Amino acid sequence: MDVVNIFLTSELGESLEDFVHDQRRFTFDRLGAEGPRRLVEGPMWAFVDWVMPELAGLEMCRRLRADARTADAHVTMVLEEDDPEDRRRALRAGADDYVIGPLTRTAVLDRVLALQSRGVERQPTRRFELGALTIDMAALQARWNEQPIVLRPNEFRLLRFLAENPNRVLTREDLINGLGKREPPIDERTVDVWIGRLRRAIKAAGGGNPLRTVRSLGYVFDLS
Amino acid sequence: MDVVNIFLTSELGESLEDFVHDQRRFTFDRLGAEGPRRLVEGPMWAFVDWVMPELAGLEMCRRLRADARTADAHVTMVLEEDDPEDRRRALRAGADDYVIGPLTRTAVLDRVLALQSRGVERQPTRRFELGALTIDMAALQARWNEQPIVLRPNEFRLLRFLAENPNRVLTREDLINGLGKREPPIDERTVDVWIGRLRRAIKAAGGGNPLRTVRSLGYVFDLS
DNA sequence: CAAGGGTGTGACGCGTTTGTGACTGGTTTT
DNA sequence: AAAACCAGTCACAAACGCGTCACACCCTTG
Repeated sequence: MDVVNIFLTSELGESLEDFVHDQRRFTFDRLGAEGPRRLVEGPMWAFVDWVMPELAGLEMCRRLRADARTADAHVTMVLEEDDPEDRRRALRAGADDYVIGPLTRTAVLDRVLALQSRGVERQPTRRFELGALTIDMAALQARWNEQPIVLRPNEFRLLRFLAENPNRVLTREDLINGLGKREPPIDERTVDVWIGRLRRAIKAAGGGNPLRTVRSLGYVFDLS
Repeated sequence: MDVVNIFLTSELGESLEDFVHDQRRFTFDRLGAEGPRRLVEGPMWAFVDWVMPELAGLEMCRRLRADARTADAHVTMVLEEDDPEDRRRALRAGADDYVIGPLTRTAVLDRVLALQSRGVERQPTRRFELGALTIDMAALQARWNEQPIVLRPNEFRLLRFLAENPNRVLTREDLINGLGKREPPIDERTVDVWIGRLRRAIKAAGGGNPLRTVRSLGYVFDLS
């Protein structure tokens, strides 16, 4: 079994060393402006805090990608607040996925172990986590508390777009455009059917209803 | 290409003018207690320091939002320390995002350029705060001290319009027009019912009564 | 080519929203 | 003091918006 090397920009490392029983499978290293302090082999996972002096989170992201030692690392951006623009910026800066913080010990290990057990390769995995909902862009799969949600392609795209803009009312037009539908012009009422199907799928996976209807306007993905 | 107008509360402006090569694309202005010194057109970006000599950053934030000249500006709050509570306060006061300071030239340009590349998505004020009342234009939700106010579409539009013109008597005609009702002509007495319903909704959320009746004239949103 | 699942659409029914007239209680004017 | 005026509230009917269903048309797969 490979050793997984975990880099963190916060103090969580020490706390994790106490927490994890089988330390041989992990190494922890504090991530500073100069990059990792140790040179390591094997899979690497970096958790980068968004909130650092001078927006260093994004900069750190770019450096990790540029640094040959860490170019292959799986980079998770830790956002403290949920801002769609920040999320986009994080991904553009080279992050593979992100979590809406605060980062907890279990959150870290959950993700690392989940990825490990699935035997995922190095390919960049885009993953969002919003409350109980997880969206895995690589596997094209969504989960509610680890419970898979069976979605048809269009429903997945819809969920993804909604989740990318949480707490924001999206009109039916927004959604049609957001899914890249243009020809032929889609009837706005069709969106209602999409939403209905998506809701049913989420409920079938034991999930709640994060999709709130805003009468006469559109729909919101409700975070929290 | 649009010109981006950048307001700063610190001395960074002069330093930036040296730094930026293509100055035609930017204007810089020092932001004082009285607001911007120049009246400008086009996208505006304000960087507000948390700690200011004359008045608190939060207050400045609110003034920018209340001032018609700068209501649409994208406001970035510059925090000296990373305090979650401060961050929340900044957003509540109308800031669109924040940076953990000290503010550097690259930080400023990073963000502004990111905004530009974002394209047309720029939307007017996302959120504003008046006393205990918060109106989130993105989520289309109103709160009284964090307590959500459940509003019907028309009530939300009404509250929004009233809150956009605080301390100003609005006639029933103003309100009808302000909500974009035209066909069929609305009976002015109907406004009374709207107000009544809105008041009840606010009260149901534990709120006070910011809507004052001005006999024989109309209604005012009382900012206190 | 047949079978099967995914997707858009029109139609139906239900619950919610909303404008209005009427009534009431209070205030100003005559 | 009476009359006129004005705003708050209620009940109700009509309009509206949404959820849902069945069906037809894909487009893929065997």
